[in-house]
Amino acid sequence: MVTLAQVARHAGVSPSTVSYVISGKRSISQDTRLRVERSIAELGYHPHAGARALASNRSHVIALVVPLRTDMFVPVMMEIAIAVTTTARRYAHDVLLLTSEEGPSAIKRIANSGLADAMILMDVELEDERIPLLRQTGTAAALIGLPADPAGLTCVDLDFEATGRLAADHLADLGHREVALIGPAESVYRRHTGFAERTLAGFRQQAGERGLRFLHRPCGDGHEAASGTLSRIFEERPGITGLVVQNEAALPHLLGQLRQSGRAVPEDVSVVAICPDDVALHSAPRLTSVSVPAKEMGQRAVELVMALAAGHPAEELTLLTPALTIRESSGPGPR
Amino acid sequence: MVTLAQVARHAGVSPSTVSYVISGKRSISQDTRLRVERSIAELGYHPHAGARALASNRSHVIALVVPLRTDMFVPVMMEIAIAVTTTARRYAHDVLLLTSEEGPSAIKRIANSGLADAMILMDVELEDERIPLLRQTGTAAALIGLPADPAGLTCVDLDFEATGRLAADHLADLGHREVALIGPAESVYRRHTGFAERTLAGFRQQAGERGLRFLHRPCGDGHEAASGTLSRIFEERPGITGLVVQNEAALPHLLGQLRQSGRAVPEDVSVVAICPDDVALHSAPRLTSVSVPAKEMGQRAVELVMALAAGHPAEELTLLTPALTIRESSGPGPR
DNA sequence: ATGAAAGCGCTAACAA
DNA sequence: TTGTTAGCGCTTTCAT
Repeated sequence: MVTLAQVARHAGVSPSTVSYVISGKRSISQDTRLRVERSIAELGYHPHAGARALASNRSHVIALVVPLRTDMFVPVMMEIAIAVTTTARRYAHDVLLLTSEEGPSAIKRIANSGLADAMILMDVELEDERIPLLRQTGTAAALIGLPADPAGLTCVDLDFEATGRLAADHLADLGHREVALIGPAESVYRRHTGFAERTLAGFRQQAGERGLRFLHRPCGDGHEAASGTLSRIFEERPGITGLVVQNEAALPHLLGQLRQSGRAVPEDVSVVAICPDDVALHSAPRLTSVSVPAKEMGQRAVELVMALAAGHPAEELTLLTPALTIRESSGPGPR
Repeated sequence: MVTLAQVARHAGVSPSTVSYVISGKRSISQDTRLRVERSIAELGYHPHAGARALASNRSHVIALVVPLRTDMFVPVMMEIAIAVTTTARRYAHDVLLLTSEEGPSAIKRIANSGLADAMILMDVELEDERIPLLRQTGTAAALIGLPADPAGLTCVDLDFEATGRLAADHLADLGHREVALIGPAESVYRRHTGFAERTLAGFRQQAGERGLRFLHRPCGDGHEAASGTLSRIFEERPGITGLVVQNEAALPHLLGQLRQSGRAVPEDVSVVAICPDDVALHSAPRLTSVSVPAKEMGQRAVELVMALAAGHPAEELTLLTPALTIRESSGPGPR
């Protein structure tokens, strides 16, 4: 192991000088800076993370808590996790991966062990047990998703209410009069993860505003659930010509079933999906969709949490504006 | 922050005693152990990770390197990552998440900074640049996947050759004579990630052995790719009655297309999937499949790497035995 | 612009 | 069975 002391000797300076060259916390003459940098490269020096953390009281690590049970669409979670990791590296930080399995005690453990300077939580529930701990330990933290009471917390999420409104508006603009919202599994609603309810609320509001008659149904992830949900919807409301789908896993099954049952998309029924762009593009027909900006959510969470850890104030609520991309799955409603 | 010294004072013992109570590295009288443990709980003490790493030269962290570009089915990656994390906790270790974006230099950085005691690599290519670094730094490491030359490395993977053979055998047993293997996208083969080639090799071998006539086609992930691949296959070999699919993303599209084109599963064509169980169970019909044991791969990788980090020798090659579960998508071949 | 030196909180000899 | 103590490698005051 190469130590800072060895670098100092090699460069003919004192240890503190090397330290300051690395941290940039005081001005160094061009000359010594260069010598030190050359020594660092030559010896292949990397600061010892533990020693640094001990002396400076900052670990340069962000903890990321991912859900065990997977309400969220897994590829979205993964994209967020990767965005968090690559963004963190831009701040010279690393990411510690935690699962919600360990429960609220993980918060205490991380906060007290100095393992991480900040936390990002990905599976926030409306009434999350960990939130009081976060507040009380004063940990720099960002939540991806919204709890019931975000006061004093830093949260990032897609504006799902606006998403619901956007989808309703698009269908109304196209002249549809009867529509349905197909959401995630019922268990997701019961667990109060929030995003599904918020989409529903926005959709309901705008549907009302625009005089749309609408139905809402949760839907499981498999083929059977999808075809069951679909047939029940059309049985109950044969006049439905517009579908909004917030369930990536069910999407291919839903589309297959639609095709199977002789309903052409978009001629007979228009589909608006709430999903990542690549899912929309890999479907047939390519789906008109509101994209879930996973990458941006991860990036923003890191930026916010870095600001907090540096002692700067951070915005309380960052709601990303949804964008609807019109593709081939939505068309004019009944003439 | 509560320190070990405070705990010692509170319990009326010396710091080293507290340390030894925690590490279990020397015997402690029942009495003092209890007193110390009570103090720890009462004060809410957690050892400072950095200090511990500095003094002991062990960070209690495992680095997990995940691929950026996603050849592997994302939910499988995620399941492995989660299994690694939860298993690591059982060994009192945490997991540091790295992406392959940082490149081979990440290996050096981690090895030299003492950030992690061991590494698990998930996106191993046949000729992986990082392998020489691993060898040369002597880092305790486990690879998930097989490189071209695994000599001296610790690797964990599903036995994909056996998987290919198993699928071929199942179709042959059912009396099928003409079959096709639908694999991942061509780019995956070109990148030489290995698993696809190995399945193909096993399948080819056993198909030969059993007198099966067979075709192999890569297939993109979307609906268009799936239906194109499928129609080209049946155009070229109308007599095909058995399909092996190693492409989770294309699976729903493939099944939809089969239904669409009037081929009943399993009456007209049998389908054997290589995929996680939940994908097989969420399809219609439920798929006969060889399951990808993501969880077990993650667990094993951690166990192996922990053995290595402790200085014990570890097996060089751990190939998990594939298991085929017969469900509803495979039936008798042409009579 | 640079150096000297005192810790940061813990582990692991060495002693008893 | 327990205590004493010398570092681990780095940051950061305090000097110069």
